[in-house]
Amino acid sequence: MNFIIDAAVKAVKHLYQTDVASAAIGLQETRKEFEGQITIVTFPFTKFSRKGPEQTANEIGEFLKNELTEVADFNVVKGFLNISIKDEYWINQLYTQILPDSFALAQPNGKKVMVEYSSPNTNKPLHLGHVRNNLLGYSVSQILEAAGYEVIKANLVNDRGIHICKSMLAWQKFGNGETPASSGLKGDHLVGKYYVLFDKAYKTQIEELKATGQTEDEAKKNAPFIKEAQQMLQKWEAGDTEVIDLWKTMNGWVYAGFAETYKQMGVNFDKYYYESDTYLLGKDIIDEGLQKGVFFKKPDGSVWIDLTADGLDEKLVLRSDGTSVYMTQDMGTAQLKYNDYHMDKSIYVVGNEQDYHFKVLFLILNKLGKAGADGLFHLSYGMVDLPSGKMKSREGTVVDADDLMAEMEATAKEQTEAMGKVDGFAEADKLQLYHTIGMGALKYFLLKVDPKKRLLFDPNESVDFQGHTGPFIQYTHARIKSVLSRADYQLDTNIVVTELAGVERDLIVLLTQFPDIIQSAANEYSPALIANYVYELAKVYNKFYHEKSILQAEDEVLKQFRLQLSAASAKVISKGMNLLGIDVPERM
RNA sequence: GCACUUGUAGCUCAAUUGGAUAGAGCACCUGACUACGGAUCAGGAGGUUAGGGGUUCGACUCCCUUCAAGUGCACCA
Repeated sequence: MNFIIDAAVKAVKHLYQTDVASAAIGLQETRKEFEGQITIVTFPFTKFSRKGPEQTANEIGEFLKNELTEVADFNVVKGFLNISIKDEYWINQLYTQILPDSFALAQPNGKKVMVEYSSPNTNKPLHLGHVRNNLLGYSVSQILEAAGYEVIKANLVNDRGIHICKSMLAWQKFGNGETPASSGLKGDHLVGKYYVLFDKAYKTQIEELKATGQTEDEAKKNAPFIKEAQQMLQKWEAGDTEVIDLWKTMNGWVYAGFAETYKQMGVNFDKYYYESDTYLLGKDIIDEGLQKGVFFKKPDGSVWIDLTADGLDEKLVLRSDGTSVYMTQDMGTAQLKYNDYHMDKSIYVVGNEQDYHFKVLFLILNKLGKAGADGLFHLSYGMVDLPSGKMKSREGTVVDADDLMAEMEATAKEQTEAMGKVDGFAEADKLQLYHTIGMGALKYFLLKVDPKKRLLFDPNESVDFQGHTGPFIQYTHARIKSVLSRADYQLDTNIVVTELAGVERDLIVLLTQFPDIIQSAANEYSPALIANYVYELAKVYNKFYHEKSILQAEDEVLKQFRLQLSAASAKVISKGMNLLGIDVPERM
């Protein structure tokens, strides 16, 4: 729609002798209740025209109608200038822009972006919160790629620390040599089981100590299990072979389990970082910061940064004993990532409880003048809540990722069979379909919500398959495919109709917006924009489908036109859903 | 206590970033032709945008304030 903007700029210049920036032209979609497709808000120009908004709008409208052959007519309602573009223009858009394979395929912009997401701990299986993280990270990666970026999907695995030692210790004490092979338990679940066992035993010990007169705090520190876990961590850091071997073995089980979960979820990574490799990094940056005067040292030897001028606090960046804290590591890891890829942007998909941490981290890297510091972004998302409140692993109220996905497939199977839609499907195709639909419902449910908002999930009330849902959109796609195959559809960009019905025009207008939607979704890192767009598209298509007969169109030319329009819709629906990491079936 | 985030129909979410009469889905009610797939479509009902003040042609959106919820404020990660 740039040609409208350019012409509007020209209109203001010509009529009122004023230069306005093209960004100042507020183009918007014309609301349904009015005539036209494009609307210009003319209030801002009244100060140049020194006339009322209606008259200003009329003058600009008149100018545009004379200036642009594409403009068929215009009308003015209050200060709103509604422009009708000729059907010829929209039809031409369908054939020359939307139908070709190049549609919505951004030119590479020469920029690199890293998206770090998932970043699990290796002491327990993934839960619903991780699912949101993974889906967001993957989808944002797809969107950025579609917007022209070269994307590196990174996973920073938290594979060391006291929590890992807890699982290891409990396994040593209670495991009796249990392995995934011996018990048939998925590796991450097996390790998670011992993490829970540790916690139980630890709590028992705390109670025992309290019975002997110790305070809660004392008991927590003195319980034998926590001491043993801490000793184990020290041994790990010292490179003790027995501990390292156990650590490797148990992490191996977890990785096998994660691989399965990731596969089900349909996400993947280009690069893995392991905290066991990176946890000592960052100390050289401390020296650098001290030299540059960004950091300062306290008498006890600890190193800090003073961010009070930025409205934040003083923040510790190195302990008095010279060891790293979380911040130290993250500075080092940021540097490592940059050295590896020299990316222009670096996105961290991490929950909003770490907002403050990333605010500080990015500020520090900026103050140090680090390359790439401008491109840092924390994609902060809200927690997933259950009706009972927050998920708590110790209280057993977590929704397990594997269980959840299995349930979604089961529900998809139930619904599909109840409708009797898979008679004649091969068994393998059925399974594939249940997976596609179940995951489609789940992914869409989680992605349609603005990332930064917290999300309510009720496990008892199964995710809907009707209305504003993934399956609704998948269904629309399958339905289009069904019509196309009945008609033996072939791509043909030479069919000419001259006039559009209302729904047909609405549909094309919507289709032309797809590239812009991708760009805004990329700029805002928001899959929700794509999700809501694709839904709108599916809805308008269904309206079209009901109002207009395709196979029984009035004549052959019209039939072919509607087939092309249907094919274009199916393509955009499919591409849009793929940006969310959702597959669309040919039949369902 | 301080900081950040959120608050929109009974429920779950939108609102083109300051624009028109705040829109969808679920649930509820009514309807859809021996027609291309009824996981669909058309219609009804449902709102003091948490409350109050301000900024201006115009506010769900920006500012102030009160209230409610969440998160963070470790020499943990």
